[in-house]
Amino acid sequence: MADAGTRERLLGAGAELFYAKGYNAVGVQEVCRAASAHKGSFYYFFDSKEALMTAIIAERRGVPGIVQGAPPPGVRGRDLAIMMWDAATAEVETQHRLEGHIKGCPVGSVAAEIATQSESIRGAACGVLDFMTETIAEVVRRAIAEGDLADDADPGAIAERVVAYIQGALLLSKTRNDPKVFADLKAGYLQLLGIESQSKAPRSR
Amino acid sequence: MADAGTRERLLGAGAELFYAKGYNAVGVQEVCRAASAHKGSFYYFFDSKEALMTAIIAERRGVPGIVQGAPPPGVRGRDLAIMMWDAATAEVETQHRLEGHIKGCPVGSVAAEIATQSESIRGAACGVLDFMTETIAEVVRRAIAEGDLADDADPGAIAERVVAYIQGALLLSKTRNDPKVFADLKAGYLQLLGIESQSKAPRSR
DNA sequence: TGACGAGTTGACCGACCGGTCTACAAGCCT
DNA sequence: AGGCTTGTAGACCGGTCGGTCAACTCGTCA
Repeated sequence: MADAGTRERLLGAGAELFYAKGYNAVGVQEVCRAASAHKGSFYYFFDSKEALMTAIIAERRGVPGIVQGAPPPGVRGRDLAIMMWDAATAEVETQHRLEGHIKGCPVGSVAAEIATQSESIRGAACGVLDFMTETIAEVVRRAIAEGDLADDADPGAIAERVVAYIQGALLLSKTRNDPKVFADLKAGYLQLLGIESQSKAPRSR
Repeated sequence: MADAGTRERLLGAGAELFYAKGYNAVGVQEVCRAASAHKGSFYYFFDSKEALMTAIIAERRGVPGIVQGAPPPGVRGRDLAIMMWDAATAEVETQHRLEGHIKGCPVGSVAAEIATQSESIRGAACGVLDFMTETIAEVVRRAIAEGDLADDADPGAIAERVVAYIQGALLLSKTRNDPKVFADLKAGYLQLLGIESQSKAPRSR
């Protein structure tokens, strides 16, 4: 990030700071300092602080830990779903160990703070939620095609429930500041997906 | 609230404003104006803005729409659970109709914003989450005793999952600003509770 | 060479931030 | 009456807020 363009440095520094402290708790000055930029440059690239936050969310590629890019081919749908939760668990544990806090979802936390205050940020957050839902729906479709889920399951509806559950689980573990909270919620995730835990249905793999 | 004591007016005005706009977006001055109080009085009753927010959460009785006070006697557990979701749905719809926005959970939204920034507010939010979890666990226990749920179900674990799901569902409907999002997530709530929807299992009632 | 656009620099704006402080008013006890 | 507690009133503090602005540097192209 050191020799990246000023605009990219501002996006990166903003993403980190807003994620760590929230939108209103971080000032434009602070973002500039972290990005080694000056206020004039900030307002050369962005119309406002709100525009920066909107761009950060809109230009986001995936959600760290749970959804990054398209699901890799060659992996069974149900295994992929399990790997996604475990990756998020690892991310939560790492944050807690290194920073002492669990920061939750970078999009969800900001959305909770300002969805009622900024239409443009709220809209950008919706886009990321749509992306998460579609990614999980794709995984569900794969699991149906592979016979791991009943073929009358509704991938869109299931994915929406799962996204809600993930957001809630991240919020709970953030509030309790305990990685164990997130890990213990895995069973509900599998239940919503319709994937039985291995102890109950030890078939496959 | 008009002739309530100053402290109570500050608590009430703070609760409303923080719920509507978030913690950092509301200033002490604004709370005072809304409460018809002066800054001197504010700092006579509260050590800081943070102390006000902590008191607002800690002194909260229940969560509007989903959990208010102990569950009433004489109502079947599974019916109670359904009533709770429907009450929350009604609250979400009312907010959207009257204010144009869905504000989510008053505790969850604040927790998402500042759980990493204030230990005292985070702690108070934990208390409310504990209360929600315990209330739902009680409902689950009642449903087990009434034979609507398998008696090997774990009320505590189920309740924790359900609380996560409720928080996530509120966050999603807030972000999408659409009451239908919340209503459509009911099936996942029933699934996590282990209560089949009526169309699939038309027994009882 | 000189004009031009892209981007940088940092002083500056008024408003507001959370918080402090002194003065004072009213009720109650002795 | 005098003193004490409880609470009110609002000016004031340094600092920061989001945002503006004119001056400047520098590479490019004619």
